[in-house]
Amino acid sequence: MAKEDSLNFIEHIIEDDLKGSYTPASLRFRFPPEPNGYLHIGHASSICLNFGLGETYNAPVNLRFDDTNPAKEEQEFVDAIKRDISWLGFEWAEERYASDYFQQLYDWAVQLIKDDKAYVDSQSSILIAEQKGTPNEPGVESPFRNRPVEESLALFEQMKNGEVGEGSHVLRAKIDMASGNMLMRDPVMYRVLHKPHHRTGTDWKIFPMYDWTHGESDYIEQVSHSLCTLEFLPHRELYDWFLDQVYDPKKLRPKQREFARRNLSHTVVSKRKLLKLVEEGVVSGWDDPRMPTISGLRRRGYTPESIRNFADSIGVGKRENLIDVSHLEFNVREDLNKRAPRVMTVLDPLKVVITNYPEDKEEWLTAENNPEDEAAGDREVPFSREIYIEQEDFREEANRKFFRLKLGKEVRLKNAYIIQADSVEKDADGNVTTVYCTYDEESRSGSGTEASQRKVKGTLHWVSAKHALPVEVRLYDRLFTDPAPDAHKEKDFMEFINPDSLEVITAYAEPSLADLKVEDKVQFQRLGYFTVDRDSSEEKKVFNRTVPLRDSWAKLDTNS
RNA sequence: UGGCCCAUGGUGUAACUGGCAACACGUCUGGUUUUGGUCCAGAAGAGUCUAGGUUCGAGCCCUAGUGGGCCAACCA
Repeated sequence: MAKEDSLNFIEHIIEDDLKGSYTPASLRFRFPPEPNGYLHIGHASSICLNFGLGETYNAPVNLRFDDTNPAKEEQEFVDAIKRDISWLGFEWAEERYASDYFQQLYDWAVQLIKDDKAYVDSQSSILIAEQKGTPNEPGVESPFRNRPVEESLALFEQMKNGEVGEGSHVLRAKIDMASGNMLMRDPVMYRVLHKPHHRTGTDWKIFPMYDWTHGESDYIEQVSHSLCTLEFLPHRELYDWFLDQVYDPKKLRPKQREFARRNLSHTVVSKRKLLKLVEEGVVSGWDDPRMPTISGLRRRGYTPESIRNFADSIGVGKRENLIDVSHLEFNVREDLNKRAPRVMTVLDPLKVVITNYPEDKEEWLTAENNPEDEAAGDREVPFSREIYIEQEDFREEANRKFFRLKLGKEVRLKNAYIIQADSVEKDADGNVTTVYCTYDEESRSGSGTEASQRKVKGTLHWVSAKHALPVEVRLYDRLFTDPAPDAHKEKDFMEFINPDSLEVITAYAEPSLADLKVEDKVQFQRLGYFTVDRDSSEEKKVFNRTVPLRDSWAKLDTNS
């Protein structure tokens, strides 16, 4: 039984079926990717839908590769897809391949020919397309439509044996050339392809089409609910027709149901467009942290939990949608807030000299790793006379809303002392190069003194200059400036590429970051969540910014 | 010159057989805070595309219209 609070429409269908002839034990789902590319955030929604249903109903979910087109499919993609699903944290009941069913599909097809439900058409694809008609006009029947069963049988045999060339013949279902549904106008079931298949090699020279394969595969696996996106809705009639030809009433009859694909704003997901971004060097590869692929999101620092929570929270419906990326970003922040240790890193350094702090002194101060998680413990960070703070955390003068360092005023250095800015040094262009401050020796965090309890408006993160660890930081922003880059009729999606989607800088980090490993996640305090990229080396760590922290000051500052 | 699907705050979803339109994100207040983060408290924001109909009562049912989407690959 599903959770009783607000079911989505798919769950309503299942609940209704459960009141009818379906038993909980008869429920079975599947996720059916074609291994012709990498999985993206849209697939993640479908994965979470199907596997999520499996979890709520305690039903098996198969992973079935829809590998009926050897021209496009590769083992590499099979491996990548399995890796991504596992990373998301799902376990499939059985790993299946449509190609496992080629023999069964062939046998059924032969039966269809014998039953006069299918025939070999020997026309060109162009001719067949022309005869198909249009949505407004009926099609015309092929001259081969009524060729003798024996002839079709013989020809189909030759096709199978590779005795005929590609494109010379196809097997078509004999349905209705005048149907209002274009898909019912004698759809092609098989074509000849002399290409090696990543699993069946050269065993097969004919390959079944999607429609003939999908429903029958669901039937073979006894999938109860075959969920797909809305563009397959017109296929349902054909799905059912093909099922009728082989259906044994003693067995479970799968049903196809459709849901709206969920679209994420400021990105594209079509394989062709993603490929173009890779090929034209807009991004570094399929797992570039700006890509909407699962592998890209992973490298960006997204956690499986955040993606699953996102998918669950946006629900599923039947209307066209465009989900703002802020929903996705909320989910990573929510997850990372609980688990990411806090550290201090200065991205845009400004030197601060504490004039009354002894030249040769250094202290290791205690810092809390995560205020959201006491079990995360403490660490030590070094403090000394010269430190770095962010350029934007200092202004010579500013209004009362600026809770940061300004001349003559005090701020708290996180985990350390209260300092006051006294004077500045500037370069020839008038830019501040150094800020001279004095510190209150009694104000050290955690020292228990009266001064350490003193409330100061404003706390800055900082890094000791002498101990600073230089790291490379990659600041990512959305790849497109438009919410729906591929929804414009006049303009190409490439015109909306955000020129500032990546900024690479060298930053100064506290020394503890040297111990982090690839994919470790941290919060750079007051800045955002970052993860260690695999490009990191012994000499230099590389960090990807997953997402900045919410920043109500940025809004205030730009509005005033 | 068709067939089918869809229409609820800015966004995404809810509202069981008709019964005071709810939740999350986002936005705005205020409080807490050694992160302008988190957390806490609160607010604004839709009367459910339009017009009819059925009904004591319609976001839910019916009809028409409007708007959006899908359908003419030997792709999936």
